[in-house]
Amino acid sequence: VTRVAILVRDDAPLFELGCAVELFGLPRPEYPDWYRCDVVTFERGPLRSTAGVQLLAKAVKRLDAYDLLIIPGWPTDLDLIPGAIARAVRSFHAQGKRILSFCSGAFLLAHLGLLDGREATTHWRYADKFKKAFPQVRYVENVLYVYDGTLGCSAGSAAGIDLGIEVIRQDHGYRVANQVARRLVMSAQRRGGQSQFVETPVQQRPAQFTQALDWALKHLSTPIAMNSFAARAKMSRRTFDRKFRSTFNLSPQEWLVSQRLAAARALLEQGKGDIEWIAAQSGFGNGTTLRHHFRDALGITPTSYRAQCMSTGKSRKRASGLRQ
DNA sequence: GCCCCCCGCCGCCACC
DNA sequence: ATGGTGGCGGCGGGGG
Repeated sequence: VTRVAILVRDDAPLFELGCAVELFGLPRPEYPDWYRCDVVTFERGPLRSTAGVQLLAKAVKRLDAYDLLIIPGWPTDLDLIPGAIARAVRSFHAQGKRILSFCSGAFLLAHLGLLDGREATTHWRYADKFKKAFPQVRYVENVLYVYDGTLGCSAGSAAGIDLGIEVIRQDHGYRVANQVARRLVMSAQRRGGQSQFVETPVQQRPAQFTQALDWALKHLSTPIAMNSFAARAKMSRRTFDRKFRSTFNLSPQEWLVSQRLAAARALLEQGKGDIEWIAAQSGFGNGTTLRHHFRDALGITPTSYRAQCMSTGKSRKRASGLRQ
C-alpha cells in the first residue's frame, strides 16, 4: 500500500488540498491496496485556510512513514524554509520517493534545489516570479504538468488532478485511472461552468490499439462500423469489445462519439462552418445527431458553446500535459 | 432549435 | 484466457 502525505502549512490552499484529497484520500473499497492518505503539517494548532476555514491536520516531525508526498501549495515569497521541513523533504527525495507539487507548491521544491536543471512549471500567475527566482530551473510554459516519474509539478488546481491521474495510472493501470478520472469529470460536468469542458485526462493508449485508433481518427468523418474497427485492431469482434472496455472503460462506440465531439468542438472554437457542416466533418451524420450528443456530454448546444468561445476571445489551448 | 414519438438496425454484454 | 450467440436497449433517421 502506498502511503500518501499531503503537506500543508498555515494558509493552506483549500481547493488544491481538496483536489489532493479527492485523488488520494477518498476511501475506495472497490480497489484493493488503494492509497492510505494523511494531511500532515509540521506546525502546531489549527491552520488557516482559504476564506477563513480552519484546518486540523496531523502533526508530524518526519515524513519517513510515507511513500508519496504532495505539496498542494506554498507561499511564493517565503525564502526561509523551516529546517525540519527542508530535511524531511530532501531526505524524502533522496530516497527516490515521488513528490508532486500543485500550483505554487513548486516554490518549495525549487527553494530546496530539487528542481535544479530539471523541467518544472507552476501556475501562470507565478510564472515570472518563478523564472526570476529560479533561473537554474528549466521552466516550461503552457503545460498542465510536467512529471519525470519522480518529481511532478502541475500548473494549477485542476491540472493537479491531471497529474494525480497520471500517478494513479502508474500505480494502478489505465483501467483504474480512467475510472477515477471519469468520476471526477462527470461530477465536474454537472456543476456547470468552464470545468465541464475538461478533456479526458488519460489519453495514453496501449500498443494493441494504436493502429486501429489512428485509423478511426483518420476516417472520423465517415461512418465507422464496429466490425471494421475490430478488424483494424486484428482482433475478433468479441475480444475487441472486451479488451476495449477493460482498457478504456468505454465501449468502442462511446470512444468514437467522444472523439467526434472533440473534433466538433475544435471546429466550433475556430468559428468556421455552420452546424450541419461541422456535423458532417466530425462524422455525425447531421446536425440533429451532433446536437443530441453535444447536449448529452456538455449540457449545452453547439451554438451556445461557440458563442461562449467567441466571447472569451480565443480558442482554448491544448496543454502538452495532455499530449498523447 | 428543440423535443417528442416510432421504427429498424446494430452495438454491447451476459451467457455459453 | 478467446470466440460465438442471442436478447435488449440505445442510436440514427424520419415525421410531427
